[in-house]
This record gives sequence, structure tokens and C-alpha cells, in this order.
Amino acid sequence: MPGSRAASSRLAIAARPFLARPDGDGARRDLLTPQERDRLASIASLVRIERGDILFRQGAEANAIYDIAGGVLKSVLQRPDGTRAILGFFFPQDIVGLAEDGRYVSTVQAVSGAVLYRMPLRALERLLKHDRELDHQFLLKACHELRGAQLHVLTLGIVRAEIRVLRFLGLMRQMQAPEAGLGSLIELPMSRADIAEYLGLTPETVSRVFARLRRAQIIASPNPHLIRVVDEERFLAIAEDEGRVRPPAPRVSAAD
Amino acid sequence: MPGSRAASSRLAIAARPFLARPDGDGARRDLLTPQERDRLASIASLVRIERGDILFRQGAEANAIYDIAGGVLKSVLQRPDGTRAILGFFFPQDIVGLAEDGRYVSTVQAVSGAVLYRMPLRALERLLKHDRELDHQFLLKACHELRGAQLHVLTLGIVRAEIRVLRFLGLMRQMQAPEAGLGSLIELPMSRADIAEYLGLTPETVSRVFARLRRAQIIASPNPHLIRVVDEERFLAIAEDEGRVRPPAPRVSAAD
DNA sequence: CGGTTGGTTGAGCTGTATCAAAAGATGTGG
DNA sequence: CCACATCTTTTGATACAGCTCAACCAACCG
Repeated sequence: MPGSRAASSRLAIAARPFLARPDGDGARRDLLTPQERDRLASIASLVRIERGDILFRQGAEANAIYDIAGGVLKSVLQRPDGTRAILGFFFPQDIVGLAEDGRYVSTVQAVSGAVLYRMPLRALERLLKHDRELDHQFLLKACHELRGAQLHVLTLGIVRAEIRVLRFLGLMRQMQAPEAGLGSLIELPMSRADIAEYLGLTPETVSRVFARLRRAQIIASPNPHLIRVVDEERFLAIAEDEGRVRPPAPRVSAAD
Repeated sequence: MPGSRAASSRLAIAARPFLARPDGDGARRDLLTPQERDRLASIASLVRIERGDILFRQGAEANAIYDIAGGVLKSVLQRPDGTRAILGFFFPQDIVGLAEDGRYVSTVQAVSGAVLYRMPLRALERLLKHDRELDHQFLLKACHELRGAQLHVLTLGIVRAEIRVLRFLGLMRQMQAPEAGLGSLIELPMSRADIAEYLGLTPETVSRVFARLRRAQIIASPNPHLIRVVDEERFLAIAEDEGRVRPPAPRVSAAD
């Protein structure tokens, strides 16, 4: 019976880096290679879900992981009091389905219609047993995801809403144009409420920040789901230089 | 030459769960077993550091991981603007030294004097190659750490300072009394500033919250580094029930 | 004992949540 | 293709919580 190393199967797949800085270190570097993806495809079946559909729920028994072929998903965590936080957004070629002890750690829900490859854990487990390199890729993914969560923490530690939003925009841009890292068009498939839940703000505040940035000529947006960065310089200046709660240096001139 | 699977060595060690809820799922479940720890000890050397000393810096070349024998450390991340965020605190038996691409992802600094076992990555790598189970333990650790970061995000998404602080206290309690999960005495080896940096608040606010909780007879504290939970009920009530930005249900009675 | 560090307390200001409502988008069925 | 219902986004007015600046206190240490 092939269950002696069951612990291995309980584990866990993580995904998408969620790197933060455009000047960034390596971006989507450790996504799967096409070859690796092909090997995975051999055990996969296609799944199609609609906007708003839940792929799986936090705490449910994890018996598959999913490779996103198209669409955008979000990872949601419930608080004891019923409020929620969004941990991240996932794009095509990301892999979702992180589990711990056989249960999914978060709920994953479709932001837009989506198509995914479903890979049963049993089969995946068998595959990984014979493919150590692939196995290792998944570990790297978990670490990268961890790094992403840490950057998320970094953003949430910032007080000012403008900065949080700008960092979010930077992140979304990075997700969409991994190679360049720049490119002034940013698509936001998710709602203002989603952005608010990701940033720990209210939808109103998010909306107001966008309005302010628009008035300040830093961004432009033909519609709420499309942002164009007009003033790259100020965009970065605010996002990177101004997050302080306390000024980094007291600005006290030494001499006198 | 033993370098062909180098990628494996670049990786990564994570640590301490940082579980959040006392009703908790599994607490420190996947810490290393004593046997595993012994196997690791065979390649380890002892290191002693003082309060405030930096074990390693974010971005530095990672050539060892550390198993904490005694003391408390903190993991610090620098923002582009010079402010910092604390990602977590580490206690005895935790392992620190998460790296990505051969570089430490965060700075780790001693909160108190500490003693650690230093395990060079080269040796560890060799060891893990022949000890798949141990290897797997490290992966589980990474996943658990990820989960911890997600819970941190959850806490930072809460607006009210009281709740953040109470959740922090709950976390610290959990770290100190993993079996029980309860026990009204909580030690806080770190400074108010550290707590503030972990929670995304200012030291003043943290201090004020403690004062308020003291006045409200929810906690008592003989000195700033020792907290006693007096009113467990309200402690939990505030920590768990009141995180909302918006009320979870509009409180509109259905009938009429 | 001054000096230093960490913690507490106070007064005022700013920014975000909240409550409320209007304006835009989106989708459906006629 | 339009009219209607619904949902999302935006805008406005107000209240309150946490940040800022500043002083003060306690403990620790040379």
C-alpha cells in the first residue's frame, strides 16, 4: 500500500510570489517551466468556474491543487468575527491550493470567470515521488509565497492609505508585466471592496484615494478597472519614500 | 563535485508557526522531534549573542541556519523609506534562517541574550540529502511559517488598536504555553517599540492600550514585561468578536 | 549622581471609518 | 434596443481613533 509516506502528501502547494518591488529581485523567477507544466498536465483535468464561484473553502479537505489557465482568483481568510481579509490575488500560471494537514488554509474564489487545471493530490503525490526536481519546485513556491505574505505585512504596516494603494498598484503591475516591471497600464479585475479587503481599508477610502491620485495627475483611469500611470516619478516617490510613521531621520541639522 | 543539485541548498528554512487561535489547530505540532533535533545537532556549533545583536542581515549571503536554544529573537524587514516592520518573534526551539536565492530574506536580531545552534548550510544540505524525512520537516516548517504570516496579515487588517494588541497577547501566550493554550501569565521580553512595529502602531498607542486594558481590569501588569490576564472572558471577547470595520451583519431585524 | 534608555501620559491635529445618498455601471427581460 | 433592477463606485458630512509632538517618570548604569 502506497501510504507509508503520507505526511508528504498532506503538504501543500503554494503559489505566486507576490513580489513587491519593481526594481525587484527576481520576479516570477521560479514559476514552473513549460516542461514541468507539461508533466503536471498529464494528471490534470480542466475546470471552469464563474465570477464569484468558490473553488474551495478554508478548512475543507484538500484533495487537489489547481493551476490557473485563465482568469483571476482571490484568496480569502475569515476572521472569528465574520469579517474577512484578502491574502492575495492569483493570475494565470499561478498555482493555488495550499493546504496544511489535509485542509485548505484559505478560501479561494473567482474574481472573474476562470479556467483551471485540477490536479488530484493523490496523483500529484505519485508524480512527485518520481520527480524530485518538480517536488522541489513546489517547495520553492511555498517559500516564495511566504515572502509575498511578508511583503503584504510590510504594506499593511504603513499608515497612509495613498501609499498602500500605490504599492498595491505596483504589485498588480508587476503581476501583469513580469518581464518589464514597468508599463503604465494596470488592469484591476477585482472590485474596490476586494482591494480594500486586501489593504485593510474601506472601499470608500480606496475610492477616495484613486480620486485624489487622479486629481493630482499621478494616474488616470478611463474606467474603475483600468489605471494608467501618468506621472511615474511621483508614483514611485509616494509609494517608496513616504511610508513612514515617524520620519526616518529627525531632519535635525547636526551643525550649529 | 557535490554541487549539481545546488538549487536545493539555496532554499530555505522557515520556522515557528505563529499560530493564532488558542482554540487552535495544532499549535507547535510540527516542531522537530528530539530525534530529529539530535541528528541536526551533529553538524551544529554553539553561538551566543547579546541583546540587540544582529544574527544576520536581510540580503546577506545565507550560509547557515540557527536553532534557538535559549532567548528570544525578532525578524525585521526594512522598508524602502527606512522604516521597519517586525515580522515575528522567535522563541527557543524555533529555527531561523529563511533564505531565498542564497540570501536571508529578513534581518534577525536578539531581543534578549540568546544561545543558538548554528548549522552551516553545506553540512545541512548533505544531511538532508540522506534524510528525506528531515528534509520534509523543513518544508512543513516553511508552510507553517507561511500560515503564521497570513495570520499576521489578518491581525494587521483590523483597525482597532485594542484588538491588535489583544491578539498579540494571545499569540505570545500561545508561544509560551503551547500545550495548554491558556494560562493567565504572559511574558513580553520585547519592548513596546517592538510590539508597535509588529502591530503597525506607534509605541505610544501600544502603551495607551495597555493602560486602558489595565484600567478596565482586563489585564494587570506588575511591570511592563509581564502581563496577567485578569478577565479572560472579556479578553477573548474583544480579541475575537470585535475586529470588524463594518458590522458583520447590519443588525436589521428581518421581521416587521 | 547625572546620564541614558524605555515607558507612560497629555494636548492637538490629521486621516480614516462611518453613515448616507447619488451617480455609474451591469445585466435581464421585454 | 430600451427600460428596469441591481450592484458597484463615487462623493459628501461627521465623528473618532491613532499619529505627532512634547513632557515627564522610572529603572538601570556607569
